[in-house]
Amino acid sequence: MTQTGGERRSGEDTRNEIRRIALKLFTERGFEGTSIKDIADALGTTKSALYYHFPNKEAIIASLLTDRQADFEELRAWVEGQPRTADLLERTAMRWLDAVTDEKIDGMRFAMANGPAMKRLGSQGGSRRSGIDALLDLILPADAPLEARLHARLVFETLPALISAARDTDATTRQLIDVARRAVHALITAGPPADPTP
Amino acid sequence: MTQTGGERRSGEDTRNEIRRIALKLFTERGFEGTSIKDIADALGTTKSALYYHFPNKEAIIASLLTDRQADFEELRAWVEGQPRTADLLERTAMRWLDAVTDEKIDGMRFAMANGPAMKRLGSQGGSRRSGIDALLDLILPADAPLEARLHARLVFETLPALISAARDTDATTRQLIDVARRAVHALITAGPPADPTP
DNA sequence: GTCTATAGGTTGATAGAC
DNA sequence: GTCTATCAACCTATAGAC
Repeated sequence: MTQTGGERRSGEDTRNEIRRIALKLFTERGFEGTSIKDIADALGTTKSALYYHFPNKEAIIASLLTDRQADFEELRAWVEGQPRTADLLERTAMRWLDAVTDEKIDGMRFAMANGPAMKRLGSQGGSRRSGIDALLDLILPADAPLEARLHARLVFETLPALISAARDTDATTRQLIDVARRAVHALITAGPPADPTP
Repeated sequence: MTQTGGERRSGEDTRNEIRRIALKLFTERGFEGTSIKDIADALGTTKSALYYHFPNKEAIIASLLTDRQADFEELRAWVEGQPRTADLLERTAMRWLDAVTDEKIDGMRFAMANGPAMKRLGSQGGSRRSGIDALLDLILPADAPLEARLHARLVFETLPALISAARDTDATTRQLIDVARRAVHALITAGPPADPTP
């Protein structure tokens, strides 16, 4: 980055403007409910300008999706370097909450509003395991019962669930995180249901 | 119901078949990602047949939405007749979990996959408060801090979050409910973050 | 890099025969 | 109640001028 600094314009900038507006519209109306023309109009330009920066409509949402995958990848790398103590799930979840920013919350909102599109794009990307699964493979023992796995996944669904719960509310990011931290701690302390051992 | 029993056919039946298939497709591909033709093809009929039973595409999803609202309405009526003890939130949440069926889970999946469409239809329906809000108005004191309200909403987001967490898993409804019950109990026992009292 | 113009297909919805 | 035929509107995407 910062390649011969100066005053470069309109190259990478326009691309990011498109991404910014697309993120907003895809979140509000969904991917299928947003046309290329909608994005172009909101940006004050034409459809053809968009097709210069992206080969097609799917490439725009795929570009957005990549950002989110990178966040999980970073967390996974951190977990890999951690000692396997009993509180690893809680430490990981808390680190995840500590790293939350407004942008990441926007990314979660986008993902929540586009379940069908995310699934379609995710499954076409080969057979590698999705973000949370890769994480839990490191945290949970390989023979963990399904209830324990569901419980651990639920921990990482807490913030998305809270974002959904905060809809039409003037809750601040700080408040969301506070409630999430307490909820995550409570969930992990309680633990999964006892193994039925059938 | 059971009006002159007999062998009535194709009247209400076809309408429910349409609704059944639409629920499935809207869940998988989203409302905007599903065309009238898609539904007609899956049903083995034509678009025009659908337009005999529903005036337009929105009426189909609106009909699905009404079912879900009825579930919340029933729960709200129950809460209204309950004594205002301190454990009302937990009793309400547990009753809600007890009433869960596979059909209701399908309904939740549908709602989760169609956030944008649900919001659009919900807001056009006048100014009455949405399902969970009407419930919390009865359970929480009127001057409850935002954190407490978020916490209470989160309790009712537990099962949807768990359904999302169980994606691509062979978890049974029984297992989902078990994990949800324990999580809900843990959340309510911990309570919301302490009031900052600023 | 951005524009106009347009191709080529799909969509929601209607008319009218049976 | 269901069909065929049809429509206008909209969609993604491309071609080519500037």
